[in-house]
Amino acid sequence: MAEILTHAQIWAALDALGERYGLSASGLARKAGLDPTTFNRSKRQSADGHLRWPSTESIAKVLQATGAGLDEFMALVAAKGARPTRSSRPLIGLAQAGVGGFFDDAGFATGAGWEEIDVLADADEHSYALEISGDSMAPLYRDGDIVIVSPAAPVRRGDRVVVKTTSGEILAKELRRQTARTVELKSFNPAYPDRVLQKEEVSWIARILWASQ
DNA sequence: AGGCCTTCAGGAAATTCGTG
DNA sequence: CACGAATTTCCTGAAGGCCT
Repeated sequence: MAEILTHAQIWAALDALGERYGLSASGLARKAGLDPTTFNRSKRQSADGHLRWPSTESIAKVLQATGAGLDEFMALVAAKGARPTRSSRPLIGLAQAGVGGFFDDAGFATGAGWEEIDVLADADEHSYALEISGDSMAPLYRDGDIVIVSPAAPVRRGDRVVVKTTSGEILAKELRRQTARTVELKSFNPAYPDRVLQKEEVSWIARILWASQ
C-alpha cells in the first residue's frame, strides 16, 4: 500500500461509520457535537479543487460519540468504498435479556424467543442485537436504539460492554478495568452508580461493537 | 524564539429537500 | 403547506509555517 491515508479513504470511512449508525453526514456531525455542516460534500473539496480534510479534533469527537475505536476506524479507512453488508442478527430487548434462557454459559445467543433484525454491520457471526430500553445509558444510547454486541470479541479497558451477572442481572457499561478478582464498570449515565463486581459474580462479558438505526 | 502572514476547517446564514 | 433536516455558500478565527 503506497499511501496510508488518502483523502477519499478518510471521507469514505467517515461515511461508513455514519451509515453503521443510520446517520447522514450532518447527523453524524451533530451527534459528535460539531456543526452539522462539518462533513458535508461541499466541505470536502473547495471550488478550486483543493482537497479539504476533517481535522483530527473532529475525528476524535466522532469516535468519542460513536464509541468506535481508532482501530475500527482505521479498518474502515482500509476498506475504502466497501459497502457494509446488511445481515440479519438475532434481536432481544435489554429488559428481557436478563430473564434467562436466551444465552448459553459463554454469553452466546441461544434458545427460542429471539426476533430477527437487519443491520448494516459486518459484525461477526456470534453477534446479536440488543434493543436499549430506559435512560440508564443516556446520553450515549437512548431508548429504542439498537446495539450490536459480540461475546466473541476480546474486551479491553475502555470498551463498552454488556455484562451478565450470576444473579441474572444484565448491565451495559464501560469497562473501567479488570483485575484478578474484580471487574470495574462505569455507567454511561452519571445519574446511575458505577459498579465493582467480583469475578465470580460475572457470568460473561460481551463487547458492544456498534450502535445501529 | 518571536512575529507576521497565509491557509483552511468549521461556523453562520441562506437555500433546498423531504415528509407529515 | 409548514416544519425540520440536509446541504451550499460565504466568511472568520486561529493554527501553523516561514523568515528573520
